[in-house]
Amino acid sequence: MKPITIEDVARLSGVSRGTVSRVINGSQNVNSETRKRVLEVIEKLGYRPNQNARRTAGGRSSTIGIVIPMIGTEFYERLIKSMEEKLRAQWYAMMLFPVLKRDWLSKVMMHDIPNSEAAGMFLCSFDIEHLFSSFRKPFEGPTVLVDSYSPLYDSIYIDNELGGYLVGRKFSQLEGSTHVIMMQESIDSGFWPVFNSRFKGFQKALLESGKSLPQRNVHSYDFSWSAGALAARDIFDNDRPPFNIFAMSDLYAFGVMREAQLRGLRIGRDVKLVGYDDQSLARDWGITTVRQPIEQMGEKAVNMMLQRLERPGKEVESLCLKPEMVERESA
Amino acid sequence: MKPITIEDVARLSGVSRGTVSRVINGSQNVNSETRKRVLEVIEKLGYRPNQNARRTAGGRSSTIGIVIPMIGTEFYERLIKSMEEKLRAQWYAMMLFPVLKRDWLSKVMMHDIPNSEAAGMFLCSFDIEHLFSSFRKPFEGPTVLVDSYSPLYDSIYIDNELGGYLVGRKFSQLEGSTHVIMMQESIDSGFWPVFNSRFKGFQKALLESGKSLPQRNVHSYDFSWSAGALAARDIFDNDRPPFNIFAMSDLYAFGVMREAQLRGLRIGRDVKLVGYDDQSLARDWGITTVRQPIEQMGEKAVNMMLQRLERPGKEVESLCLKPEMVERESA
DNA sequence: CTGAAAGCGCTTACAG
DNA sequence: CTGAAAGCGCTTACAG
Repeated sequence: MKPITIEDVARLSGVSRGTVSRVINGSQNVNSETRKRVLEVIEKLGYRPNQNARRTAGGRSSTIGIVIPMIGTEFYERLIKSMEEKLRAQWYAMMLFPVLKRDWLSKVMMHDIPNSEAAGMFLCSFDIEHLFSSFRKPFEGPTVLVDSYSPLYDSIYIDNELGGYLVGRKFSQLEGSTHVIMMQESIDSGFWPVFNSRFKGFQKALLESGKSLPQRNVHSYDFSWSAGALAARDIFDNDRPPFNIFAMSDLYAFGVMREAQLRGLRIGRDVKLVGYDDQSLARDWGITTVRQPIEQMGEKAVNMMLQRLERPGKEVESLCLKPEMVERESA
Repeated sequence: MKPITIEDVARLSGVSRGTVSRVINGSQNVNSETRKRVLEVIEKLGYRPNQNARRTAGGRSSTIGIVIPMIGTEFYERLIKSMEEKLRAQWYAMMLFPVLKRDWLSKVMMHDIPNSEAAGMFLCSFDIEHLFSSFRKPFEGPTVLVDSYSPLYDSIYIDNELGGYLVGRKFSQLEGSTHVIMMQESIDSGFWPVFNSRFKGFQKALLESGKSLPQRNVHSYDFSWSAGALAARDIFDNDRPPFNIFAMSDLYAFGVMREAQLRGLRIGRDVKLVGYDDQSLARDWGITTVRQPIEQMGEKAVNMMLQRLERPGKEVESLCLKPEMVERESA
């Protein structure tokens, strides 16, 4: 009933605990005969080192934590997958801390993360400045910011302003009325404001070509498919074609598409539509969208972490990736 | 630079390490004056107990692990959210272990989970018998199976056969050709076979009313939206209306819907369509579907875990929840 | 290459 | 109510 300890292995192998420990930790200073014998006993007993004791005694953890604001979206699925791929190649284990409700943010930050004893931590899409002003710093070890930026940490993110700008440039050449569907973001939410950046770039491009966007053409909603349909309804009811709609997430774009179909409006003709993210649905539906190099971001994030783990004192680094527009039938 | 230890707190409070430990662990046997003083020092120093040492010394872990086969779907998002809700109410921390690639299953099982030192573990949608015959048992502590069943563990799941049966009964009254779109599931994949169960129930209902389903009307694909569209294309090309299609996931149903629209087929008339899961998209699109009590499953699963944590020796329990059909315009 | 020993930061009977 | 002490399972100089 009792768990098998290093002591048991030592006794049965006829060596000391120190030697067993060296075998476990892959030290070179072990006679290969001895190593073999110890390994056999470990196998026979089904011994597994107690990680807590190991870490307590000063050994290194080999799991990396990832904090993300949600699951259930293609963006994070792809991001996590690409990160895990590289992490596993380096023998790291991964654990995920999703913040599924806003109220739980403090619990994740003050309880889950400190308790995890991970070797390193990725914080994805969080606005670290606001976060760390409300919470005690949750993690002392190597930290890499993904999809957000701070001068105080290694960070990697995608240029959202550029993404919006690309769409804006395209839209400035189009006839008709221009509308934007985006998510309401509050400054102190603790999340990195991506929509606002996209909007900023978009508006910049419009201004450059002498156009402007009336406030009433900006539609702010929650983050859902239905919101896109709702916004579209509003637009179609109160303005006249041709419509140019920048749906700042493909999710919104799907809603717009659906609503347009119901009214017999032709996407790509009566309605020019551009989404954001290049989700698989956008590909299938022929939606013009902005592609973000998600996998690349994930891989480079892991690289940063590995380097930081190697040299904790090295200077902080940051990397900005570029999105690109993918032209399809919808615009 | 050095982390603050219980020793530091003890010294500054003028008590022994034992007393500090008692304060931390909420023991009643501490003078309230003493407690107050210790608490103040803890606060001032920003002391946080080292969880590894704590567990090494025999203290209880307060984090629960959840292993799931994927993220990025509404099903698991809802499931995890409902579980986390209850878990947090009991002061447990949660960590997630998604198995994003089939090849990683062994790493998660043999590395991540044993290393996690969680107090309990939920295994979601895994076929535990096949899993544990290929792997050494990954977790010794309290284990609860969610969305799958084994007589050896506490388990909670939803009756997929009944779900299929409900649809089958409906379809047996319909005119036209009947088709099924489902996912290919191999017996030894390690995942719980939900599609096969749904199919079994579906076929049973059909047989009861004297109908039968030709093998060529069963369309097996991977799990994606596009697969639904692909299957629909196949069906529309090689059979004639009216079509009755049981898409065994709403995801498939969306693909069918899209394909039907492209061809000018009217959903609900030329094409009777039933999905599975009652995702939010199904609601928005008026798709008849089978609703699974996901949140209920999550909550009850946590109840099981809490009870198991309380009384590790209690006898194994299992619970089967019932799905229901939600009738909308599509069928 | 290996053992004996000190140490990691905590918990928990035990004795008072 | 509290301290002194043994113990949790491991790691890692140190000495040989």
